[in-house]
Amino acid sequence: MENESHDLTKEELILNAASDVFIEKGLSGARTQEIADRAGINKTLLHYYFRTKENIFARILQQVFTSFLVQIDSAISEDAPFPIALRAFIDSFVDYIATRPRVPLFIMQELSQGGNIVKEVISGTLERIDLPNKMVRLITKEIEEGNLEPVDPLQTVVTVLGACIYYFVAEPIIGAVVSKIKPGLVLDRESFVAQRKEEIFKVLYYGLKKREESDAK
Amino acid sequence: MENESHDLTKEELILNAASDVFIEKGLSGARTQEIADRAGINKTLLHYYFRTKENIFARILQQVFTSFLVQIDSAISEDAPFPIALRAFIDSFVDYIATRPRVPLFIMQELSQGGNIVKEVISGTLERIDLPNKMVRLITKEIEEGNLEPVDPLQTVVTVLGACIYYFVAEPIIGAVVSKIKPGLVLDRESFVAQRKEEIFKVLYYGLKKREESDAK
DNA sequence: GTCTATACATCGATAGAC
DNA sequence: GTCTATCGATGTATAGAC
Repeated sequence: MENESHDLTKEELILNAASDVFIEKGLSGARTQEIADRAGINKTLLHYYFRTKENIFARILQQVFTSFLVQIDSAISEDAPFPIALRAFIDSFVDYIATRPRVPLFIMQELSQGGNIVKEVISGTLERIDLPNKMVRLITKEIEEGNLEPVDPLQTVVTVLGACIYYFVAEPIIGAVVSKIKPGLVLDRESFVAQRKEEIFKVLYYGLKKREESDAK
Repeated sequence: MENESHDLTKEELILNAASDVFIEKGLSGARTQEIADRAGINKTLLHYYFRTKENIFARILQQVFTSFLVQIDSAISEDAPFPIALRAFIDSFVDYIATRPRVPLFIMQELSQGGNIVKEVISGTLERIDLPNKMVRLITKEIEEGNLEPVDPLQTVVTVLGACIYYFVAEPIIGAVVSKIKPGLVLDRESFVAQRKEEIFKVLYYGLKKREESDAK
């Protein structure tokens, strides 16, 4: 051990603090001084270990993006029957985001601005993770077996992910709107999230599953 | 007229340029110099007309957020039959976002960081616009008439908006992922968006509409 | 109203002692 | 490795001439 087990190395302290600050404020909004303060270290150490702010940012983005993709990937089981697999995915993915509600926004924000650092990190990460095929494969199989309407798998993936993610991204607006509709009512986050999983599953399941001839509009 | 009709006032030039820059880079990422350059004016004028960067930002956020809410509101017709109303809303809203793909991300980003400027603008805007009731009312009515499953209207609003918005927010990721799945294939944005409207409508319509007893899982 | 020049603050990064 | 002090760059804002 190069370090006492109950303690974190200074490097880890910095990375943890940096992760929080970058996710909250983005690359341009983050201040190295704030990272140092939250890590409880002197600002000089930050440059001693990582040389530049951009280096730290790249590490954080890389780590956050990877964990995000891995989570999506590992939440998909290709063996279970479709309703079970869909429900498992929604539950697992929503729970993940619920504990890190700013992560999707952070990733998308930095990606949409797309500096050079970001582009390198993204393409490097996608190089190592084979995310999308798994989900597309699952949907394609279900269509072939006649369980789903003949939808475009890519469109469906977008719909599923969007339904899970959007609430958390828009939470500040939704909270403001709700307290406007019913003044005094504060949204109980936990029960709303539980209800959210139900709603997403039902809408998607019945919206996607194969309809009989007589059923179609 | 205090100005030639074919020309914009300097104030308008500044606001237009500021809108572009803020939407692209956010409050902390935007530079007054870049705003001045894009407006084709001297940076001093920017302070002459608006005094501070924050003042301009507040104006822009206010204007963008208002236009966003108004668009959602005016895309809802409470008279038409539900499928027609739903389809009209999706078409209109998706088209709106397609021409301003960064707007949702911009609004959510600034909102989630929530400085004092932002909070004032948001609550002031919601004070003047009665957005949410209309959509909730429409859904509630349809449920009472037995056309929809007994869903929570607020959850449904979140699902509809999320399905429309998410693609554009995540476009950089989706683009990267697609070119990873099928190297060389570049997404044709226009046809993907057209297809997207179809997909959203079908999934939501069949996912929400009242099911017979024998139909339920 | 519009310009040039510059003040003033902040931030990332480094020098150098220990 | 860790600190204090400080540099140099950048960014917002203003002074003052025209």
